[in-house]
Amino acid sequence: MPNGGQPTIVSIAARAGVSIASVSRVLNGQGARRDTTERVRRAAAELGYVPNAVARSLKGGRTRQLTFAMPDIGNPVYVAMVRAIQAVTKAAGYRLLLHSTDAVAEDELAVLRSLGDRTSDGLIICPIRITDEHIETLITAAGPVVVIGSLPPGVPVDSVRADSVAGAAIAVRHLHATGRRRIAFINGPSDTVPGHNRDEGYRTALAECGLTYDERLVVHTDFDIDSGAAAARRLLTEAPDAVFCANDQLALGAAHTLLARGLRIPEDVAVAGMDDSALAQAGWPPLTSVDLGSSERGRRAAELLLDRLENAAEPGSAPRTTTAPPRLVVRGSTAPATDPRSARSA
Amino acid sequence: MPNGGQPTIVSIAARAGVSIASVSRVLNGQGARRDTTERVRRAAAELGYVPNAVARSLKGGRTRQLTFAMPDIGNPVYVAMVRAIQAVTKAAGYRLLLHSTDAVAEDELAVLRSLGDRTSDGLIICPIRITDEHIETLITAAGPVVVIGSLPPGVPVDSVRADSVAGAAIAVRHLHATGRRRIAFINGPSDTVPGHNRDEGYRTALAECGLTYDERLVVHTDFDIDSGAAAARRLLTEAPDAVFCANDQLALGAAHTLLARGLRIPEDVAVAGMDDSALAQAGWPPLTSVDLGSSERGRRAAELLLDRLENAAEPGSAPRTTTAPPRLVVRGSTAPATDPRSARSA
DNA sequence: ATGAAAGCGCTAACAC
DNA sequence: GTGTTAGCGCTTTCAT
Repeated sequence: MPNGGQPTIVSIAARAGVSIASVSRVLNGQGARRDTTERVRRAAAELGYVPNAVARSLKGGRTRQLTFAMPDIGNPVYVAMVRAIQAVTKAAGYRLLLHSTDAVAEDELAVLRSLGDRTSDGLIICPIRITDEHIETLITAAGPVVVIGSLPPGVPVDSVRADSVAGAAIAVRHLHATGRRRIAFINGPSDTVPGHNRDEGYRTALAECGLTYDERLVVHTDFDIDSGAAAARRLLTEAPDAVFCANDQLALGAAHTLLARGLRIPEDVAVAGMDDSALAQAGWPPLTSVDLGSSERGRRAAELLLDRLENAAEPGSAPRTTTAPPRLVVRGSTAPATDPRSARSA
Repeated sequence: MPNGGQPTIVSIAARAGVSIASVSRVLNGQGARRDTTERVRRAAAELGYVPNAVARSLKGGRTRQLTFAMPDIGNPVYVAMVRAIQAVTKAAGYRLLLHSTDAVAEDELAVLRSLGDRTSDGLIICPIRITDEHIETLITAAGPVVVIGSLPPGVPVDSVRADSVAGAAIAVRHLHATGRRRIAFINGPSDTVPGHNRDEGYRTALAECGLTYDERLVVHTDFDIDSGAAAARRLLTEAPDAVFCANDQLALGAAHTLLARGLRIPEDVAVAGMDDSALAQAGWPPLTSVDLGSSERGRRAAELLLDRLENAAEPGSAPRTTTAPPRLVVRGSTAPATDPRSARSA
C-alpha cells in the first residue's frame, strides 16, 4: 500500500469508473454530466475521502496557511492580536499557524527565513527589538511579511504600529487631571522600542502639565509582574501619589506591593497600566489602562497581508504603514483622591 | 518561471554541474565526493536555497507538524499546556500548529476530520464536552490523536486526564482545616465533565469533614470572571465564610464582588480557585488554587502522541490513559481567619 | 463532457 | 559515487 490506506482521487476514480481528471473536476465544482457527478460524489463519500492538502499545495504553490510569530503566547496583548488575526484570516479561508519566539532574536530570524520552506504563504511578525539583521532578513524574505512594530523609515515592508508615545501621554495627563502631582513611572527596558517611546510620552506629558521630570520617580525593569512589584518597593521611599506603568503586568505587580504595604488604591496612590489586556479587568481594583489597539493592530496586519497575497501583482509596490490610535480606559484604580469633580476633565 | 523564482534542487544541480540526486544526497548529509559536496553546498548558499517542505512532505508522507486544538487560547490553562507541548514537540523536531475551537463542538469535529488532509501528522485535542459524535469521529480519525480530558471507558484513544474530583476535595479540606465551616461553591456548568467532577469532589470532601451539603451555598454558572462576580453577589445573602470556585477566573470574579462589598479576604471570607493559572498570582490577594497539572498534562499528551508517531507499528495497540495528580498551592486568599495554627494541618 | 498526460519539488530505488 | 527515473496526490492543459 503506497500511503496509509487513505483514499485518493485514484481510488475514487476506480470505484466510480471514471478518470482522475473527472474526479478532480467534480470535487472542485466544475462542470460534469449529472450521472458522473453523482457517482463521483457517492464514491468519495463512501470512501470517506479527504483531499490531501499537501499535494494540493505542491501543485498550486500555495498552502493557504499564514503564520503569526509573537514574542510570548502567555501575554494577553498577543492573545488579543491572535484573536483579531484569526478572525480575518479564517474569513478569507486561511489557516493560522502560531509561533511563540520567546522574544529570542535568533528565533525570530529563523521564522523569517522559514518562509522559504513554503509552509505558509505569508507572515505577520511582532519583534520586540529590530536589529540590522532583522531588517536585512526582512528585505530578503521569501514571501510577504507584515511587521507589527516600529520599523525604521525606508524599510520596504508593510507595518502596523502602536502610538505608545501618545498613549503614555494620555495616561499621564489623566493622572494629572485627577489631582496627582508625584507621578512615578515603572517602565520596561529602555533599549526596546516600546520602552523608549513610553518614556518619551511620559516626559512630554509631564512637561505639558507643568511637572518636572524627576529621575528618582522613574524605574526601568522587565515587563512582568514580579518586576513591577519590586520596582514599586523601591519607589515607595519617594512617596508618589500615582504610579504609571508601561504595561498591565507591571501595574498589577506594583498594585500588589502597594496593597501589601497597606496603602489604598486609589485613595492613597493611583495606578495605571498600558495595553488594556484581560489582566487590567482582573486586577484589584480594576486597573485604568491605555488600550494601544492590540486587536486593531492584529486586524490591520492581517488585512495588509491578505492584500499582498491576493494582489501579488506588484511585489515591489510601496510599503504601507498604519498607526493605531491609543484610547484611555478608566477604571477604579485612578479615581480622584480628593475632588471627585476633577475626574471629569480626563 | 514555474515557481516564484525560488531556487530548487534543479537550479542548484545546474549551477553545480551535477544531477539532482547528488544535490539531494549532499543536502541530506549522505556520502558524496569531497569536490561534489563542496560545489553543491556553495551553489545552494549562493542561491539562498531553502528546501520546499511541502514537496518533502508529499514525498515522505509526513509533515513533521503536529496540531493542538484547545477551547480558548485566552485561557491561561491552555497557554500552560501549549508551552509544555511546544517544549516536547520542538525537541523532537516537530512544528506545532495551534487551533482555538472556541469550545464549539462542530469546530472540534472539523479539526478531527481535518487530520485527513495530511496537514499535520497527529493531533492533541482538548474538548470540553465529549459527545457520541466526538467518539465516533475520534475512532475513525485519519491519524493518531491524544485527548486531554475524560474519555468514557472503552474508547480506543490515548488520553490524559486531570483528577478534578480529588482536586476539588483537597481545596475543600484545606478550607475546613483552616477553620471555615460555611464553604460556598461556585461551579461551572454541571453538564460538562469538569463541572460534574468538581461537584463530586466538593460533596465528598464536605462529607469527610462532617459538613452537610447545602444547595443554597452552591451556584452553577459559566467559567468566566463576570459569572464569578455575579454568583458571589447571589451567595452573599447566605453569609459564607469561604468561597471555593471551580476555576481561577470564577475565583477572581468572586473576590472582586467580596472586596467591592467591603469584605476582607481572607479575614472575613476565604477564596480558593482551581487551575493555578497565571491569574491566581495576579489576583488580590494572591489566590490559593489547586494546580490540576496543566503543564504536566500537556507534556504527557505530547509524549504519548510522539510515541504513537515514532512507533507507528501497532496502530491498534491498547490505548493508554494517564491521570495527573492535583496539587494545592496555598496563597494569601485562604489564610486562617482565626487560629493561625490550624493552617498547618492543610 | 471526459480521458491521457504533464508536472509541482523532492526522495529513493535502481543502474552504471 | 553519481545519474536516471519513478513516483507522492493533485490540478490543469490538451486532445478527443
